[in-house]
Amino acid sequence: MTRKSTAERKQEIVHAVLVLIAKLGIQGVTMGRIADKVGITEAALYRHFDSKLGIIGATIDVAFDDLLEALESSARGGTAREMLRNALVAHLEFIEKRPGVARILFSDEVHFNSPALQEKLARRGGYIVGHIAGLLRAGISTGELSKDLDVKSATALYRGIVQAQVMLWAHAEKKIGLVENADGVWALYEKAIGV
Amino acid sequence: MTRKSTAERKQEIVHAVLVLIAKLGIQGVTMGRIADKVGITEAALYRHFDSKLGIIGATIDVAFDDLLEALESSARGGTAREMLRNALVAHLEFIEKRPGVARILFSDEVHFNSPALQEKLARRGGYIVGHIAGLLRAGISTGELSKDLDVKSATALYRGIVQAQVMLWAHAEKKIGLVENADGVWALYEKAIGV
DNA sequence: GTAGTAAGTAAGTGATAACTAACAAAGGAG
DNA sequence: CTCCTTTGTTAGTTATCACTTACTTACTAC
Repeated sequence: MTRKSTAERKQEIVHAVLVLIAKLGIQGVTMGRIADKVGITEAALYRHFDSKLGIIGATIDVAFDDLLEALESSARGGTAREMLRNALVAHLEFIEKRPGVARILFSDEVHFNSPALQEKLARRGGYIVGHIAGLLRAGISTGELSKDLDVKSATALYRGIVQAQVMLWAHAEKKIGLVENADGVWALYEKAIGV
Repeated sequence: MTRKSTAERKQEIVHAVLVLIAKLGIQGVTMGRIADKVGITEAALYRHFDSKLGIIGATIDVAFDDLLEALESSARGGTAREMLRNALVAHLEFIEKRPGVARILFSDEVHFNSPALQEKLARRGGYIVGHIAGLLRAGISTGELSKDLDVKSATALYRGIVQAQVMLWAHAEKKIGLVENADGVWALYEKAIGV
């Protein structure tokens, strides 16, 4: 029996959850399966988290931190349009690499079983959306995008692009890359927000 | 004990499911709760459907039939742009009136437990998307929309608008109307697909 | 080295789910 | 009126789930 610190185990557990969600959906994530994946027993999970919702919450934290970091680091340099395009590509790449994250957004488990998690999800999602809104505003202030651009709607449309691509991808059984197909939609988006 | 024909009961059951999904999410739909809502016992449900997935399947059929009908009847007369806008409004109105339908699209229960239902969902969704694509193509052939318009991407973007508005609406706890907020996004969409 | 804490296990509990079996009665066809 | 199908009920069964209890052992600070 080899033992690890909670810090290490927590990481392992969260990672296991992301893999399980991607493969089985949120409702396929059970304490038993998490335990199997990590290689410990179910009861041992409760040494590191006090409930299943605690585990899901930690998973949301990690996933959104990583996503926000990916978006922010993609946005260095270039024009506002380039930065927005880079963000979109980074966003889709992230989802392609970690398909579990997108599923959390839509899960009933989160939305109906836990107001606390729902709030967390809305807040974290808000950061992401806020980052995009910031890029749009920067483009407006440099004159690259129209002063009349409705930032709120443009942000909503961005979200829509990501969600639509993810749904298409999920239904196509992931045969095609998530990122390649983004070109056409980006062209439309650029036209929508352009001067 | 009053008894009803299966035809009637099936309708009642499907209706009960839609109400339950809207209130409790897909995972909140249990045979027990459906039975309570209809006013019969759990076992009696099995006189009309042979499994829970059968019930969900019938619900998908009814919901998508109604949605497609709403979209088609909204699209009479006017220019292609008007017809598209009418379709978008009708789409959002439908979801606002029957909030359960949108949840089915994202449900793990369907996606992971039943390839048959998943296939049905993709096919039904395809009709809806095909209807929108038809409107876009009509606009192109009359010259109202650009000949270079990428119909596939424009259709994906339409889906995205609907999905994004639904997510925003769900997170805002349905305090604001689903349809009102569509104006800004529609303006952007019109610009994206315009000549 | 030893004591105490942190990480682990085995075995179970209670709740809830979908589904079934055996039986009862409503209601139409003859 | 009588028979038979259809619709219904009561009372289970079986499986799965999150979580608990009581006990054990690895590691660490002193």
